[in-house]
Amino acid sequence: MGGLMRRPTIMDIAKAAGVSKGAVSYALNGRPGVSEETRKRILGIARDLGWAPSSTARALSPGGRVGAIGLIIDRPAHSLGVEPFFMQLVSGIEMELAITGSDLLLQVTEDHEAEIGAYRRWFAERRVDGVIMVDLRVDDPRVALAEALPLPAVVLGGPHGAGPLPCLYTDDAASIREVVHYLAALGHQRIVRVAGPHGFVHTRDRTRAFEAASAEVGLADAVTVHADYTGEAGARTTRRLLARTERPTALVYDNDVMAVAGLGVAREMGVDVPGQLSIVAWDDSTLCRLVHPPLTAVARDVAACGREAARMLAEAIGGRAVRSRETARGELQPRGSTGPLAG
Amino acid sequence: MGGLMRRPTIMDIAKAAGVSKGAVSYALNGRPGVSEETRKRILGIARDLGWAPSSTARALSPGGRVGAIGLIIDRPAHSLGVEPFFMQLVSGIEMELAITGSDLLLQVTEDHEAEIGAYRRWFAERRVDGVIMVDLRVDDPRVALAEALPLPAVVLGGPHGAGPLPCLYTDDAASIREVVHYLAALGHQRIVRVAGPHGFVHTRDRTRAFEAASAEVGLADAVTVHADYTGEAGARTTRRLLARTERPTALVYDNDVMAVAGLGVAREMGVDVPGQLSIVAWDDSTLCRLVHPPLTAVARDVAACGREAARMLAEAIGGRAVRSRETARGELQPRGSTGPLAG
DNA sequence: CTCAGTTGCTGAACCGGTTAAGCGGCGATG
DNA sequence: CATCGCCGCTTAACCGGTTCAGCAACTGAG
Repeated sequence: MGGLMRRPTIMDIAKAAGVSKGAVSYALNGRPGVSEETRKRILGIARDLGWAPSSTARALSPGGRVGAIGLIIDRPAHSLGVEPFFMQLVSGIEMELAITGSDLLLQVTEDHEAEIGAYRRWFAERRVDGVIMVDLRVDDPRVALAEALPLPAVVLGGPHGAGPLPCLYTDDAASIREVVHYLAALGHQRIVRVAGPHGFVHTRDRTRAFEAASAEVGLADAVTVHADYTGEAGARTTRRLLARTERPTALVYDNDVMAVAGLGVAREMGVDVPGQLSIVAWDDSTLCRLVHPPLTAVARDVAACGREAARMLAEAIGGRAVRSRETARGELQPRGSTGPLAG
Repeated sequence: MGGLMRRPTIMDIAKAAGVSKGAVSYALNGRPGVSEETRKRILGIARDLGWAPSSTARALSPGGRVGAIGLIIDRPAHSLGVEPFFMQLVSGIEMELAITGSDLLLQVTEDHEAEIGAYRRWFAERRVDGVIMVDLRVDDPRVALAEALPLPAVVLGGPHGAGPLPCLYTDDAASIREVVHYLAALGHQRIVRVAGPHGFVHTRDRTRAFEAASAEVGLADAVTVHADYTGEAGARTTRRLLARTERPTALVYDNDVMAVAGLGVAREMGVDVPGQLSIVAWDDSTLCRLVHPPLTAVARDVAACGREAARMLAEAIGGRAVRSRETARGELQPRGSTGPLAG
């Protein structure tokens, strides 16, 4: 007990139990090949010794898993700080991983190329068993990459553009429709959507749905302007929109950070929310409830999405064919930032 | 080229080069034992084959490193979503890891016991070479644990309570002092600090510094109330404070999330900021600039802290003795949320 | 009583690297 | 000319697991 003990190995257990290495392995993995009595004895010794399998040794065997999955977030570092989405996602993923004792490798990259390179490295170095991909882009090269390596992958997004990869998608169109109908019912005629960058599949999908829904309720033109999810861009864009002579009476933002920034700008410019301007955020978070007035938002359970994606990935890693699934759709949470025009 | 290629190993390289496994290993690791000519040839073949070392195999060798470090965040999942601090920290850590090609294992736990268990598992399973510990507590059991396992660790915080572990600490006392003097100079007499939970070392350190600084400028009692870093708690606490008959004229929050929530409450209760109430946030983030008025904050470069901590950990893993270091201290960023009382 | 099948274990190969030890050939040295 | 030492490489062991083939002992059927 005095000095530093070497980490116990199955060989130590084997010696203590007076059996061979192989027998210990069978016993510990619940496989046939040892008597029930011997198994119990071996398990007892393993517990006493505080043994845990070396993940590296286990992974080395043919067909061995490393017991880790990867997630890469490719957003400018400064924008990322505030976005609650990813942390919620990570929490959800880890709930699932905790069950199997797997781990999450997280990487934050500055550009798309670095992200691709990171997947390549992870595969080549055998760092992960699979990955969850977020922020699917139009003609996303990651889809082909995952197939080519091959690296088990689940896409959070789609289903358009996910190709053969299993994906977990959300029917954003339905939510957009709900938002537009809601705002129209409040009497809004000039609704502008402040979206994320062009490249993302979900941006494009939402834009199309926004146009369709606007047509349904008889709005002349459904204008979508693009920003980059950062508070700065959200503020700048909002400032420009509110400076127009015919300024919009409702703004729909593609994330919570831009919506909060927009609210700040409205306040700064003396535009009353919701009296003169209604604001809707996408992806609810405590951030939306922190500000005053609290923001009406399209809420979905991001952690649950992460959990489900992790579950699907585990299946894919297990070699089973995984079917794409739809998540519960985002639901409109009306709060203080939306209402009819005052006066 | 047709079918699925097996991942190339050094054995494949050895065959192609007509040398032994060992020679290839020497060549790839830049060690003596092969001629410069042979080395070049081997490196060329390795590149052509797209070879990368299997991290699991490499880690298995005696003295081998797994090439990964761990970070555990022990905060309630819902609070965590919004807190920009951790994401900035992660970005910083990864800047450093990118240099050596190491990876980050991130875990989010619900309680302190789970965190301890995760370190144990990581060590036993040989998942990480070392860890960065945040949110140091008074009499933190993690300090003894890291020594006992032994698991290389760097503490972000301290230096009190970090014991023998190297730590990267910030002189919060100086910043607190700056804040108190600044507010006193603006004429504030009733300053209340909305702090994090009792258990944290930095909470205690700041409380002491707050009391000392208040005495310096002749404030009767320096009141600190405790919350849990969440927006909800920040809002609740602020509501209670502003409802007092002799309500505070300045509030200093221990994180940005509570400060933003506090601003929302002030607005909701019709208390003008900064006319009737000044607000100071700790740990600046874009969140503070998003709201209106933008929050005066104590800013420090969190990403740089993460980077430095990762650097220190790399040294510790390398077996060198690491000296604790001090970071640049937080600097007060005066913005719109602070000023003299109006009227 | 024989023979096949099962049970419970052992021994050894294997995964993909690292590294100590050994060894032939060469140039420099005495 | 013999010897020493170094260079450049090979061989083999090792890390800590998994897994297959083999084998002795026992069981049950014919």
